[in-house]
Amino acid sequence: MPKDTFYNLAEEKRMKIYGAALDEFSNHPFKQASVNRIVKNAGIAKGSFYQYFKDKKDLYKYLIDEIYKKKITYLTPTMKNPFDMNFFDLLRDIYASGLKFAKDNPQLAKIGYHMLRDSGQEVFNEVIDEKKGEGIQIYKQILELGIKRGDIRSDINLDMSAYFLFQLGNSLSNDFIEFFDTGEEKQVFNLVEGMIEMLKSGIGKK
Amino acid sequence: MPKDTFYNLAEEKRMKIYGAALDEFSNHPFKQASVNRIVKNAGIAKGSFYQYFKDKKDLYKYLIDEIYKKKITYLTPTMKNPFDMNFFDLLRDIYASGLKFAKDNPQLAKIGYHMLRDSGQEVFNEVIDEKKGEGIQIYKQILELGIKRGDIRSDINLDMSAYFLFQLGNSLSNDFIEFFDTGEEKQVFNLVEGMIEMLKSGIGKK
Amino acid sequence: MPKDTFYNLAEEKRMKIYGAALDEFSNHPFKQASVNRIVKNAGIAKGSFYQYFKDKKDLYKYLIDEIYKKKITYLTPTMKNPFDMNFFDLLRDIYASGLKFAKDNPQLAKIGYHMLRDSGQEVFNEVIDEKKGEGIQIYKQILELGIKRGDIRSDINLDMSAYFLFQLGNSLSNDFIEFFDTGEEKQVFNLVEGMIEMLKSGIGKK
Amino acid sequence: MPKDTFYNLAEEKRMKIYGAALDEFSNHPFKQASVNRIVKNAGIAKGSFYQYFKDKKDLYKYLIDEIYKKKITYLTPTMKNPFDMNFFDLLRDIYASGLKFAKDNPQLAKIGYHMLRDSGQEVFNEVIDEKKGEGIQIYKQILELGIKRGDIRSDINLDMSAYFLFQLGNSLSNDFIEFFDTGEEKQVFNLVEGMIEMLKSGIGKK
DNA sequence: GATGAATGAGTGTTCATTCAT
DNA sequence: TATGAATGAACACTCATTCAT
Repeated sequence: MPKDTFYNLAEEKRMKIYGAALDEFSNHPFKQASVNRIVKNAGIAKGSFYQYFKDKKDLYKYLIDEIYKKKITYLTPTMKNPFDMNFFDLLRDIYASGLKFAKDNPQLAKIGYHMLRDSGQEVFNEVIDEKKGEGIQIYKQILELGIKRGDIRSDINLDMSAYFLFQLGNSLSNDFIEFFDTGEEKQVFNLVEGMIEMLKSGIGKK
Repeated sequence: MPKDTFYNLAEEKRMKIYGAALDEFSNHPFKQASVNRIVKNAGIAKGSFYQYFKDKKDLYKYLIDEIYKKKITYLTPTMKNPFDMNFFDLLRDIYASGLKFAKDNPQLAKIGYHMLRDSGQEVFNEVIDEKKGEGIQIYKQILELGIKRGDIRSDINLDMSAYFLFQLGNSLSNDFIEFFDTGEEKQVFNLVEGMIEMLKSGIGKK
Repeated sequence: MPKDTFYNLAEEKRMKIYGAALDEFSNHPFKQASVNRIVKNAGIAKGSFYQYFKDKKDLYKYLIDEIYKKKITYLTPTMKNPFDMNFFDLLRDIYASGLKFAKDNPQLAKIGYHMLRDSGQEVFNEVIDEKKGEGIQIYKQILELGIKRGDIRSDINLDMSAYFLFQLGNSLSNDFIEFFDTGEEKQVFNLVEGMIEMLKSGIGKK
Repeated sequence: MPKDTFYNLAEEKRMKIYGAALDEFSNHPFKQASVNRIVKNAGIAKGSFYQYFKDKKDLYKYLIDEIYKKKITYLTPTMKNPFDMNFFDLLRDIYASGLKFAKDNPQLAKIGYHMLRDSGQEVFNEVIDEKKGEGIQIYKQILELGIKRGDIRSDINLDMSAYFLFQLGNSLSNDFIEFFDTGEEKQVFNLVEGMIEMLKSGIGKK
């Protein structure tokens, strides 16, 4: 929730700030991220920063939201008609989307990575836990859908399964991203494939 | 590697410092952990801290080592005769051990959690990456063992699989720890059970 | 190389800081000089200091540069046409200029004094040794000029002679400064006179 | 003036402490010299240090005294019958002795070097200025002797000349020591020779 | 006589935020 | 609206010295 002053900024300037912020928060967890560095790299005055954003957290929330929105665009195609698809196909698509997102937007992905790790730390749950909760919620919904469709067993622990799928997805996007650089990208997608197969036999209805 | 002065301290005082350190590092990643807070909570003078430890990192390494040693004690029973056991049984035991460790030593587990997330960050790889590497290595070894025993398919990507099992184990210990508090402990162990089953059908030899 | 923020300061404030810095560095070698004392004496906040200067060394370099620049102004009149003058007259002028500089700017001179002594000490050669080297170089050049002009013998060890003249000049400015306070100023200039005469018979061409 | 406890120490231990102290004070001016490092390198307990010496300054005074005593041994042969020698021969011997001392005892010489530079600094005049004064006094005495003998003009400023000779001698020992390492040792002695000749024509009686 | 644990003021530096212009 | 100077608390770490054992 930046102030209007931020949105009224010239496109170019706004993007410069945005870029500097991405740079900073993708390389540092929230607490370590430095407003000083951001304003320096953005080429704006210190005071200006606080005219655009209430404080560091305000900017951070904004970025998280942007990540969220962008990530959604990767998901929507497959999520459009979730009821048409087999649960496991849907899940595969979601994971693949996450991987693709991380590959296309490594900085945003890194921020997400830091975000999840910052979660649970004293100061800072508000923003994070909300997003984290939403993420888990999505998995819960498609799990319920899957049960209704008869794709998966109905005796699973919904909360824990949702949490598990959420963590698994994040781990895929965040932890395996380094395998992309080593050219083993295809293998990561194979891993997803394997995972889905495993899940199918694990929670899938026989 | 604290200095002798630390080990020579009266049991009570040493434990007070140890406790304050656990408190700090279990609630903050390394960079954010504050020596100031530690000494305040431990009730010792600032200068004293530096008579016990070379620096912040020294204390940290010490804690990591303690974690490592303690965690090993949870593992050793099952690792004693790794060749006698089916790979999946072994893996189940390892994961269960990790969970038990996390349950018994939530603070240590949390430090381990932060540690893994600090990995890859600029300043601080030395200690961490070594431990992380060792962890992954262990999984690689038991995977190789499993292949030799004929428990698992021989066409898997060893590195990535080891990495995956490592991450999975950590995720179980760290991320699912919160389910312990809500009394759903048994379900977490069930989750492990389910995971093993899934893996069996995923990478197990038919 | 202070930051712009420093130069933008109100004259009065800037001079207060400048004065406090002079005070500190003229009474302490670099390592012992205390930023704390400077800010206290300048009446500014600790944080402000670091808005004006990158760090302690930055301020120091600035002072050294100021000294250098100011000292040059004392020298230039005589150095304008160095080829027109007899070597010994030139040298006398240089030494006299140095003395006059030290008399007019005792604090700056003291800083220079400390600087030369800090030279060769572990941490800090960059700035100092550069200036020191330049100083020696100048003497070397005028020595060469003197030889060309036929004022001095050509069989002298250039490097050592330059070094000697450099040290001699510094000693005059720094060590004899205390005689100024006791009103024996004229005698110091006499000393220079005597020195020149001695040198003439020492390295002058018969 | 170390305490008796120091002198009662076993030769070997005492020398170990002495050596560590030399090491420290030859590499750092007084303020920067670290008692911590000394006790560590000497292999003694922190508390022991303060049982041997009242404080850091106490040890320092002791070292200065030792330097002084040792330096005297280099001088005495030539100073035995000062009245038998021409002033300039005496001076040459004194300077040569100083150089030899510096060459044989580079650490001690370095401490002397630091000492002279520390002189004039707030905290610390007591010890230093005393020794410095004594040094100058010696030159004054031989100057007076030289006048009586008729070797030098009687109209010179005694104080300033003594000071000058003192500084010159120190400069030779301290500043030109680096030329020793580069094998230009002989040239330094030549420099002394040249200096004496110059002085002769400067203050010598025609 | 020897020890080494304890101390607290000191070091330089970074920080997010405020506010007058 | 934009600026950037001002701030003081926080940071990790070092120090010479004391003192109980």
